[in-house]
Amino acid sequence: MRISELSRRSGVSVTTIKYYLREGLLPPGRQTAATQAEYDDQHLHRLRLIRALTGVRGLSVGATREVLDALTEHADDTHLLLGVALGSVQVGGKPAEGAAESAESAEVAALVQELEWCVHDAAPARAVLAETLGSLRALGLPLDLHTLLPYARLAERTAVLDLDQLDGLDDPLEAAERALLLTVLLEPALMALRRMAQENESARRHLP
Amino acid sequence: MRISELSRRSGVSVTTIKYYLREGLLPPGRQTAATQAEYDDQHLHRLRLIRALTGVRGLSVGATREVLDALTEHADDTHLLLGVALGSVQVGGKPAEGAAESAESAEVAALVQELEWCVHDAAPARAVLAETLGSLRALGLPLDLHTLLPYARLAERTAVLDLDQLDGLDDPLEAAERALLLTVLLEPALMALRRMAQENESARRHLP
DNA sequence: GACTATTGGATACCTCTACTCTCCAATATA
DNA sequence: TATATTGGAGAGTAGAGGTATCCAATAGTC
Repeated sequence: MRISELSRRSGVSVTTIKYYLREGLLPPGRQTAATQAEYDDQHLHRLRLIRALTGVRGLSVGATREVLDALTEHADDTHLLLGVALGSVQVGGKPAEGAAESAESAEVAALVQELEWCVHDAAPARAVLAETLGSLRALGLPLDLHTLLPYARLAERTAVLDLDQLDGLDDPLEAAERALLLTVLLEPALMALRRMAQENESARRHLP
Repeated sequence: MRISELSRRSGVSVTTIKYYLREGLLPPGRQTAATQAEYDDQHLHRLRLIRALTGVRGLSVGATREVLDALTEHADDTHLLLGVALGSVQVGGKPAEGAAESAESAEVAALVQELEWCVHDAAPARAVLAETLGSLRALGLPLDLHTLLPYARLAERTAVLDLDQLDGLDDPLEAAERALLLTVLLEPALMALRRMAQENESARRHLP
C-alpha cells in the first residue's frame, strides 16, 4: 500500500506519517521508484504501536523511538529488552537529574534486600522510587519500609501475572513486543483499576 | 519571608515562583506594602506540592491547578475530592476525546459488575481503561475479563492499603491532601515497584 | 501519449507549554 | 543618601509535536 492508504487505515494524517518517518519512528517503505514507496501491514502495525505509546501512555516521540529501537535490536533477549527499553520509559514525568540522594536510595536498597528481589543496581525504577519517596517525605508523608512492603508484595504478584502472559510464545519478536505492551501500555489500565478500586473502597467506608 | 527566601528554601527560581503566582497555582502573599509581600510556610509547602505534581508525576500546570483548586474547595469531603481531582489527572497521556467506543466500555462495565464494585458511571478511569483495552486489542493483545480479573483483585487490595493510611486523621484538609498524595504521587512509586518486581520475576524464570 | 492527481522528500512554519528575561517604580537596608 | 531587592507585568525563548507548502517524479485515466 502507499502512504495515503496507510493514512486512511491508521487514522493518522499523511503529514504526521511523514513526520514519523523523518524522526525514525517508522522504518521507510520499500522504494519502487524515485518518488514512490510501498508500505505493508508491518508499517500499519508499527503505526498503531506508535499511537498507543504516544497517545494512551503519553510517551514523548524520543522515548517512543528508543523503545522501538530496543524492540528491534534486542528482540531475541526479552530480559535484556525490558531492561533497555524500560530505561527509556520514565514512570512519572521528567527523568531525575544527577545521582539520587543517598537517604532514599539506601531506603530503596533496604527494601529490595528485605524482599530478596534480584534487581540491577542501575535500574531506573530504583531512582524513580527514591525520588518519589523523597518528595513524599518533604511533603510530610514519610513512607517507611513497613508501609511500603505490602505494596511491594502486591507488585510481586502483579509481575507474576504479567510474566504468565508471556509463556507459550515461540516467536521471540512477538514475545518481546508483548512484554513491552504488557509493561508499558498496561500501566494506565492498572492505575485506572486502582482508582476505581479506591472509589469503591472509599464508598464502602464513608457512605452509608 | 519574602520571595527570595521562598526561592532559596524551595529551590525554585524567583521568576518561576512569580509565574506560578500569575497562573494561580500559588496563592498571593500577604501584602505589606505596594511592592512588598510576605509568604509563610504554607506557601513553601504548596510550592513543594506543585513541584512534586509537575516534576515527579509529570502533571501539566493546568492539571496541577485543577487538582489544587479541588483540594482547597472540597477539603471537607474526601470522597468527593478524589472524584473531582482525579478527573483532572489523566492516568496516561492525553484525555481521550469524545464518547468511548461501546465495545470496550461494555467490557469495562461487565468487569465492574463482576467485581461488584461501586464506581460512578462517569468515572474517567472507566474511559481510560476502555481506551487502553481498545489499543491493546488493535495491537493483537486482547485482554478478556478472565485475564483482567486477577489484576483487578490486586488493585482492590492496593486500594485497601491506600485507604488504611487515611484513617485516624482528624483534620479534613490534611486527610484530603494525604489522599491526593497517596493517589497521585504514589502512582510512579507503584509502577516502579512493578517494574522491579518484573525484573526479579523475569530473572527467576529466565536466568539460571 | 497527454493530462490530472498523488507521491516521496525537504523545508519552513505554526501552536502550545513552561518557563525566563527585562523593565519599572516602590521599598528595604546599609 | 545610596544601593539592592521586591512585586508586578509583558515580552521573549526553547523545545515538542506536528502542519503546510513546494517540488519534481510518477501513476492512473482517457
